[in-house]
Amino acid sequence: MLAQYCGPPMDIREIAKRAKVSTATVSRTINRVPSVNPQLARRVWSVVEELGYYPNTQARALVSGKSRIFGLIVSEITNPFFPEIVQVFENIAVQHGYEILLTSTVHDPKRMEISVRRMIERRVEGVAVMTFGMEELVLEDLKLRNVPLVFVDVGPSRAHVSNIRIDYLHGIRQAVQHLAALRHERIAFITGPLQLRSAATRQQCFLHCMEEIGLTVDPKLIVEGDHTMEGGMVAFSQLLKQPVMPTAVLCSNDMTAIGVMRRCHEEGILIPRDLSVVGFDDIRMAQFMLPPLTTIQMSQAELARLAFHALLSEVQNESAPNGAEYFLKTSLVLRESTGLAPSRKSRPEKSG
Amino acid sequence: MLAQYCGPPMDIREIAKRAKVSTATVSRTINRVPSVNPQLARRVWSVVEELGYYPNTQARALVSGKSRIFGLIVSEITNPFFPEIVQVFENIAVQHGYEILLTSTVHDPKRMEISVRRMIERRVEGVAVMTFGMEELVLEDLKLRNVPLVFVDVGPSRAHVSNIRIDYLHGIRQAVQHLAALRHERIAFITGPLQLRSAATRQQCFLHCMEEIGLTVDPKLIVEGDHTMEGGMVAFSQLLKQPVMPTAVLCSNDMTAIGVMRRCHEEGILIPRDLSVVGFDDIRMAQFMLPPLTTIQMSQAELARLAFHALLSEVQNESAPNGAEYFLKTSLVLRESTGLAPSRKSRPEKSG
DNA sequence: ATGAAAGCGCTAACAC
DNA sequence: GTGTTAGCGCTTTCAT
Repeated sequence: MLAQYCGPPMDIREIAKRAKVSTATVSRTINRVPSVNPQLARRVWSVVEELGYYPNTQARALVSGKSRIFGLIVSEITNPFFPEIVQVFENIAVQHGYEILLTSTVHDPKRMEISVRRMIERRVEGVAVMTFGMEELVLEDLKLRNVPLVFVDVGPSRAHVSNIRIDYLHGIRQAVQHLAALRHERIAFITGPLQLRSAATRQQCFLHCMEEIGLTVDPKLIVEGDHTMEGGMVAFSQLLKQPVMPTAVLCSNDMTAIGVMRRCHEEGILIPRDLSVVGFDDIRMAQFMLPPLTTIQMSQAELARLAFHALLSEVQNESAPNGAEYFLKTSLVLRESTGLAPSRKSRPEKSG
Repeated sequence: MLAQYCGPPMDIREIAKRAKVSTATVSRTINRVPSVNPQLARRVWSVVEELGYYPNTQARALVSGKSRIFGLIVSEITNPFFPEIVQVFENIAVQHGYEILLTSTVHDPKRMEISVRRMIERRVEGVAVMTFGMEELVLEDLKLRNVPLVFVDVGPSRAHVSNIRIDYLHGIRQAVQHLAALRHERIAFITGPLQLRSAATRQQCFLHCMEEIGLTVDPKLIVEGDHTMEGGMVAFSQLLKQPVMPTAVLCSNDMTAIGVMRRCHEEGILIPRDLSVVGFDDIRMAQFMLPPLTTIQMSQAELARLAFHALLSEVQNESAPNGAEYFLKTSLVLRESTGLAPSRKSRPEKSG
């Protein structure tokens, strides 16, 4: 800690004066333009450090036209799917000297609109839209301004609009086949909110993968959830009413699976002895469950990385032709919530 | 969606020209200065909307000296303690027209230093420091610049430095007495990393509350954890080696408790039948555990609210005398991980 | 009530 | 290689 200058605001001029150079030289030094005389540079740096000077980003941004901010729109920070995305996004941003403007829509179109306004007002250089659902709604403004955008799993790409395509099929196939290998035949599926493209796709993949290996799907075993724990509990209650229980249930996301586990806990149904449960997403919490949840991983870290680099390359390369496409594979993570199908018998007794 | 202007950057001048007024009038209109002629105002607004004009925050900030950004430093966004804080902080910020600059230290002093630099460069109007531990280290820079600061649970207040004091005692007393009422006598405590002030305090409170009701604490039943699940597992393994097991264990945070639960699961120890477990923090995940975790709540939402308003009032009131103090109570949330102490197999000797 | 003009702190031509 | 200077887009006196 050095004794530091405490008087009126120190700016580039103050530095220039004290280092006996022009503001231009100070600017060049700070921006590490190679042509500056090392002598002078050292003088400048020493004053900079002595005074604890930090350049004013606003001014920089204003004149350069570069805010060095990327927007990151999520639906809810408290949704366990997002913290890792935010963390990784931030880590990479720091490395690249970017700031991140994080906004959440909390599933409210008005909030989405406000998010977009905030992004524009702060002149972000790009926006990663990680909210599964309200994408198209209010983003025209951003597109019109040619702000680079990156979506997950949305329609056709446009100029400056990149897309991360999720290969849901791969992981779901692994899960279905894993279950089949464990002798499960009555496999249930709890969907997400079906207006969500990603949720609908997951269901389709499930159906496809079942058919693929010649397993029939009892329509009664497909029930709708809403990607929340409560939804999972309700949905599983439905399943419980079936004359013949499923021996395994695949869920459209982990929170749903957690709901199923809780309901089982209440009913004295033992996982995986009585029922195998598979989630989707592989949020952190999946590992913390008892038993740890077998789930289909869609790496949040990787998603964040792809999103960031999509924006970065839009910003660096003018060359981006027509919005790039990125791909993210899903794959099964085996843990302890799946096991051999119970030999057929009637529903296990509820134990106190 | 209106057809929108697509040409070169639209700025306040463009608006002025089209509305046939001066830039000053546009500025006043946008800032809702009451003195503008409603006639003109309407003309301005219509152009603004037609062109989809959004003022440039950087320019505004530069000239006004107000960035309308608050910094929020956390230790790790993926730490389940923080998402709710971030969410609530953001919600309130939006309402007040503030942006939030979120940084995480990931327990790295260098990252903390970078965080501080980022804050200063963006000229934040205040910083909430929600990282329990590395507070003092690198914050001199911020203090010197008279940036309003708010800490949790840190030393004496200074000018422009507010503090949120946590009343750990209240919740811990409730927990200990709850356990005592359930006939528990051998109560273990798993600490956090003891260099953390908050962790040390929690332990002291535990000791105090035990003594208060005349329960003796077996030193062997105090083991050190590190606020992670793994730490909780290791710590509980220690406890398992005791000749006489504790019947209840109080943990310095929820992740530790989750570690205990996992270890119990592995060992076939049933919660709460064989062991009662109490956590601390009440992170969301606590509700999702099986059984749902009884824990001492330290409301993250309230913490965020207090922190935000601490900063806001520093910024609004020049009147802040010498850093305000805020208080946050903790209190027990009963769920299902605690129950009557199991009847003892061997009675411990009582010396009188 | 409105407009003209002076900067906010910095970068980037452009001169030297 | 270094300095001079004209803005970046806005707010805010200060005149009118």
